Amino acid sequence: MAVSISAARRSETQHPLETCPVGKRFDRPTGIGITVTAAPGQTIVVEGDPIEGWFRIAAGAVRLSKSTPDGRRQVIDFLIAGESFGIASEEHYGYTVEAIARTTLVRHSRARLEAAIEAQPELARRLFGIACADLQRARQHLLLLGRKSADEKIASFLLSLAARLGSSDVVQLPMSRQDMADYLGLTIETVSRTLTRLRHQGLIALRTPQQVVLLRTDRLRGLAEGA
Amino acid sequence: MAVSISAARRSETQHPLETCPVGKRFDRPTGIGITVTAAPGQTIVVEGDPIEGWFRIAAGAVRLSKSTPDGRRQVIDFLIAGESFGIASEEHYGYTVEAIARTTLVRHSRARLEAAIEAQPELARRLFGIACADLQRARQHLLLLGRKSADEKIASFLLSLAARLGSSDVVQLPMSRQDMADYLGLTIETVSRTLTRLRHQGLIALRTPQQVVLLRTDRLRGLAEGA
DNA sequence: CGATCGATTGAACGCTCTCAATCGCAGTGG
DNA sequence: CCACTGCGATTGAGAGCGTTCAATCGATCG
Repeated sequence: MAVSISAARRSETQHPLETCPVGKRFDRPTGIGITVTAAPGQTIVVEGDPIEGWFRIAAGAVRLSKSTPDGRRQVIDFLIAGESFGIASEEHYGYTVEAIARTTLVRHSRARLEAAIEAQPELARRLFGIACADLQRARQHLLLLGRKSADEKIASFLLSLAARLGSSDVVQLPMSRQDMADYLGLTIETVSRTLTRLRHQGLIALRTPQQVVLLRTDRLRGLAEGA
Repeated sequence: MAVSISAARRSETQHPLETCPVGKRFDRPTGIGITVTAAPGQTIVVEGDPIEGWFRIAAGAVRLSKSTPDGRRQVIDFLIAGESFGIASEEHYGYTVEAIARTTLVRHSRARLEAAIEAQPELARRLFGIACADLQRARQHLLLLGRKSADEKIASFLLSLAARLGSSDVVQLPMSRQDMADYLGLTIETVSRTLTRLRHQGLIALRTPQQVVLLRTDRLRGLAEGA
């Protein structure tokens, strides 16, 4: 893998979270939480920050990422409405979280979460289940990053996104090409070229750069699974 | 990334676990467990098997891996004495586990583990902590696979292995070059060439192919962190 | 001493990256 | 209404890192 050093490319990150409208109270699913909104590109937590709580995404989407000191970035995961981050037994976040669309989050402080677990012990099992699901996703991602070609990565990505967004054959990409590249361990150019190639092969269509139509899910699945 | 199809290369996998000596009882840390031994190369669980319990490694080492249908393999993690696998809320293992050395494991059935959690609720927190640590390791691994060069991968690997095995500057590699390659998303040849390059640069020494001496941990760390 | 197996080394190829130009669209101002 | 600008995405050409295929080395074992 050739190394790309391009720390300057991400000027999109904006004001810290403190400056955004905050405060509406919310009462799902573990009692009281605080609603927070973030504009596209806005940073929500930074890798290394002390863990302040558990965030659940009410609307919108975010990306989790890790970076090397020289600015190379790996996107760990994209989270959409209903998903969450920040459950951990560690003291610090191991990743940065940024909004990729206008996003509403509900924050539950750690103390409040602990209390809620005392009150309803079955909640602990749910949180454990979320951690296990995250782990399984991360490990699936390891296989993709370590052993799949660009075509296979893109096919896998489109199919899993379609499944998560509701298994329609039309996928609305909420993230930029740069985000896709950093998620798949590719460059933006390779992502673009690969999409064009799949389009020329008749596997997908692109209505707009963000809207992908899956035309041949069978052949895409063959690519994705490493036939 | 070029795709390597080489399903025939791993003839090392041996007899299923059932054929090995079993049965000694063991009483740490969650009550009663069953001690099992496995020879090098022996399969302990297979991706897709129903989860039968939680395994803790008493001695030896294992590898966790996932494979594509055409035989490409990604090693998810190596586990050594004191570490464990099989805690999950899913129904099936998402990975294959094989011994890489003569290994002794303690198996705790799921039912027994559930019972132990009832008896000592603090155990649930420990298991949650293990899952979180596994998740953090997997995510660190994502950054390595997606964004690091071969040199950086090898340097990261050697340093993290040294830290886990007791932070000596002499690292005894318990796994083959093929295992290292499949863990780092490389080929066996690139692993070998990179080790020789680091040796010629004076960063490491190789007493035997399995015994690595870290000569310049400062420069290795520079490589590993992506300076 | 020959066989075997893992590891190393060599040569050439190719997938992805790098660097750079162009496209297309949306917003802005003349 | 149309140039101008800015930005994300696409396309092109060439280079490089890691792979592929193949030969050799070295240690262990019979």
